[in-house]
Amino acid sequence: MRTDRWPSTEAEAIEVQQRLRHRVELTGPDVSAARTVAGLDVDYNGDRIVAAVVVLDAETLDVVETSVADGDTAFPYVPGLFAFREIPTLIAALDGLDATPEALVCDGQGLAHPRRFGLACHLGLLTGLPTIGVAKTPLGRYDMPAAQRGSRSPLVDDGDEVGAALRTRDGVKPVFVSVGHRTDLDSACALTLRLTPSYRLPETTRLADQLCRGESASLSDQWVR
DNA sequence: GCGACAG
DNA sequence: ATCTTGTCGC
Repeated sequence: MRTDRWPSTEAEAIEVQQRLRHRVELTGPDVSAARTVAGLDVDYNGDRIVAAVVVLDAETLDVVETSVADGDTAFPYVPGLFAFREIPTLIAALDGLDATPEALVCDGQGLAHPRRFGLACHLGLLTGLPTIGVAKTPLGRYDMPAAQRGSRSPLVDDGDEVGAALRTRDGVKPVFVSVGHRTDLDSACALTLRLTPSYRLPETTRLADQLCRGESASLSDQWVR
């Protein structure tokens, strides 16, 4: 998949978001019933990044396939334009898969974004796949949900409900779930709960994080000598 | 002017 | 994201 003609200025990047945001689809196949789900994450190494994709069997949570790719940091870090840093390398990692997963779980926001077009939305549009965003910190306001796993409360930004604060573990800080593309918030939360039998973050995200960290460390030679 | 700001 | 030890708890 091509990600050429990448924006080089903030103004261009914002234009891209404004142009694409209206193509996000808020309905689709029930993502919580997907048979295979992929998690994506990246590790930063100066001006280089390593991206990892881990595909799991959604029923057993066994690893089906993995892929890694490394590349340049494609854009400076600007809040709201975060996706432009990571997407080219994430796409390269996705291109390395043998089989296309039925849904993607992104490490960041989807609709919970100032222009309603976070990383998960962007990656959804570029791949055409159903995507959700599961972020560790919120973008928007929320009331703390009840302490029990499964409890949720609306994540609100500028008067819009853009996602949910969702407890994935009793008494542990919630995660922040939002729709990326071709799904709805209830399905996104249901999928997130399926992927969190043991930890706060989805297994997909945890395993992708481990994979790109390990790959990144071996590339930078830190453990030799 | 000051604080906030996904990763 | 990263700089950073030990400690408490399941």
